[in-house]
Parts: sequence; structure tokens; C-alpha cells
Amino acid sequence: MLSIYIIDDHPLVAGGIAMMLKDVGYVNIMGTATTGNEAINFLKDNKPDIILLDISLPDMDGLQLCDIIRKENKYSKIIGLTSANESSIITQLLHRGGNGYLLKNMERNELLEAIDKVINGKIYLSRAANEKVLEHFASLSSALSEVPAITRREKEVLLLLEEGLNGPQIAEKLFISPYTVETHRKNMMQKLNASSTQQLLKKAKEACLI
Amino acid sequence: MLSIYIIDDHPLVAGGIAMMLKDVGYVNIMGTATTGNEAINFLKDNKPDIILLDISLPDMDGLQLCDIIRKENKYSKIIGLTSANESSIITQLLHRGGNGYLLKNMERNELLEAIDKVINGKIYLSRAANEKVLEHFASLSSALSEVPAITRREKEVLLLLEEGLNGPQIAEKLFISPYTVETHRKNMMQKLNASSTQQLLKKAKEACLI
DNA sequence: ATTTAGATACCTGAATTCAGGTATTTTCCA
DNA sequence: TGGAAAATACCTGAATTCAGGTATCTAAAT
Repeated sequence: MLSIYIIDDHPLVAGGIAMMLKDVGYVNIMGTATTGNEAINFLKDNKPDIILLDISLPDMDGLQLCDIIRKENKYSKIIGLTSANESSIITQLLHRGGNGYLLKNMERNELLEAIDKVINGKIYLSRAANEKVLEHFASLSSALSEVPAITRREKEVLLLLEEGLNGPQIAEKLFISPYTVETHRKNMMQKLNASSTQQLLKKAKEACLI
Repeated sequence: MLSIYIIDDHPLVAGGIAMMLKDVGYVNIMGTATTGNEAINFLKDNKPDIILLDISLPDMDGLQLCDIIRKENKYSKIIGLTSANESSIITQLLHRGGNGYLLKNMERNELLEAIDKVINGKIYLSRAANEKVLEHFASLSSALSEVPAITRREKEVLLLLEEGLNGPQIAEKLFISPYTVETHRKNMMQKLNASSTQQLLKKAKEACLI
């Protein structure tokens, strides 16, 4: 029996999916959420096999939520739901640990196929996903293979840089020498092969480090 | 149900407004004040949907009062009430966070229209407001609108900065002098009140400029 | 017990950015 | 056609970042 959790602020969508799955014997909708926070709460104590996640939620970005869920939970398969065929969003979703995506106007057998695919460890992209998306992801997936690890302290510095603080300001905030901040910055720039702080931040974001 | 609070030293005005709204099902007059201090006291603990504010009060300037109310309370919509069509006062009121103004000799449906407009986030200016006022406000509203405009060229620079290029690299790419790039960067930093490129990018993103 | 990774701190010199101007030329619109 | 806005370019000095090190200390891992 597969457990499914639906996160979507439109009750109609959840209802429609429930209807589609009504007489599929092997799945069970274990709950629904209409906001990101509700979902986060529920998922603290539950690990559904599959999470259907609306990308456009009222209280937070669906991509962000995908990140948050993935951080705590490597088990569940996450399938994004979108109304538009937004290639940029799709690739971002996949980078953040999503396992597939569906258009909300999908048909029943497309949903079943997606469930089957992700449960078997594959990625499911809506039929509507154009070739470009697939290509794009293929080229990227090799590149992002090994993300250079970043240490705790380095990440602290990184986040403060992202906030717009400069070296000395960060040093003051972390009670360390400006030299140390520079060292951390330098090490990260080396790890991510960046030649400026802007590049560092950009690459860190691409690598989902922040 | 919309709650309305009336600040006017003439009981007749409050009475007249009450009469006008008597059989409008969706509004409810939650109270009235005849002095500024009385109003301030009441509004400490209450947040009506709409405040009708007489500009000429016995104990204080209505504009001042508008300021005071707005400082504590961003929620309520404030509609100024005047007996004269004083364009200078009107614009000042709008600058201080007012949401509209009405002449005291308004008709019932004008009041209802004003309520409807401000509740929906719009500005209501009395029909009697002369053209000049409208023009004046129109020209100002764009100027003081939240997002400082960014020019085409500035945006080009901004996007390249976001890509992680530095000043000289951008200069080369755009076939302009590094000095010019710096000027554009500097101007944008000033517009967005940023003290570093990172901050500039951060704020630009927040303002949806990129 | 020794190595390894992480965090810390320091140094120097070159490059870049920041903050404060000024000034000229285009371009566009009233 | 005469301004206003935008784009261009330049200058200076101070601050910060970048790139290249070295070095010490601690905690975890082998």
C-alpha cells in the first residue's frame, strides 16, 4: 500500500486527485495540506511514500518547501504540481530533490504512471514537458554530480554574505577575526571555483548549498 | 462586515453618515470621536476597517492626526472629510497615508463608492476634486512609488553583475569604459540604498527588478 | 597514536569596489 | 527646439576583496 500526501491550496485539486485514486487499490491518501506550514508540521511525524506538491502555495514558495522537506526526509518521493509548463521551475524542482512533476490538468493514467515511476526510483516528467527541459536536465545532472561539501562554519559565513554583509561585518557578528572570514570565503571560492563573492553566491545557490 | 470609525467634531456629520449607512447591511459604525485625543485613545485598542477623519478638528490638525494614526496602524483605511475642496490639504493627506477624501456634502452613493474603493486598496478622491489635484497626485504617485525605476542600461549591468562578472568584465562585454560600469552600479546602489554589490543584488531581487 | 579535516589567525601585494564628486554627449519628449 | 533624463567617461582616496601563501589548535577518525 502506497501512502500519498497532497499539498495544494486549491481543495479542488486535492479532491480531484482523490477521485482519480479512489478505486486504485494500492494507494491511500494519508492527508492533505493547503499551506506550506501545515505540510511541514504534518511531515515532521509522517513519511508518506509520495508527496504531491503544488509549486505555487499561498504562504511559501513550493521550491523552498521542497528543499525543506528534502532536508528532513530523503525517503518520500516528491512530485511537483504546476498549472503551467514552466521549464525553469521544473529543473529547479529536480535540483532540489524532487522526483517528478505533473501538470494539474493531467489525466488519471498519467498520475498512475508518475506514481509508478517515482516509486521505482525513476524521475517522472509530465508528457507535456518539452524536449528542451529533458536535455537541459540531462546536461546539468552530470555537472552537479558531486557537490563540494561545505563546512558548518563556512555555511554561516556564506549565509551572512548572502545577506549583504561584508568581511569585517561578518567577523564582528561571528566574533572571529576578519582574516578568518576571508579564509572561509577563500576556501569556499576555491571549492566552488568562483572568482568573486557574487559568483560564489550564485554557484552556491545553483548547488543548493543555500 | 466592515467596521467604520468616525472622527468629526460636528455630531451632525457623524449622525448623517450613520443615517446614510443605516440600511447598508455590510457596514457597522463601531464608534465616533469628536476630538483628536478621544480618537487616539480609541484607536489604541481598535482597528476599524475604515476611519473617516475630519481634517479640521478643534484640538489638533487632521493631517497630524492622520500621521499619528498611520504610525501605529497600517491596516485601517483613512478617508479624509473636508468641507472645502482644498487641493493642498488633500495631497498632503494622501502623502501621510490617507486613502481618500470626501467632501462633507457628499451624497450617499458617493460615500458607498469611497468605502468600496479604499477597501479594495484604491484611492478615492471626491468627484469634486478638481483636475489639478488628480494630475498632481498622479505625477507624484509614480515618483514616490516603492520601486525606484532602473534604466535599461543599468539593468543590463545589473544582470551581468548577477551573473558574477566584475566591473572590468562587464565593461568589456558592453564595450564601455569600466568607469561607466561603476557609475551605473553606483547609481543603482544609491537608488536601492545598498552599500555593496551583494546588497544591491539582494534588494533588486526583492524589488523584482531582476 | 597518528593522521586528517576543520576552524582559527596572520601576512602581502595587486585588483576591485566604494563614495564623493564633475562633465560631456545622446536621446527623447513636451 | 530646449530641457530633462540617460548614458557615457573621468578622477581620487579609502576600503575591501582577491590570490597566494603559512601556521596553530582541536576534534574526529583510522
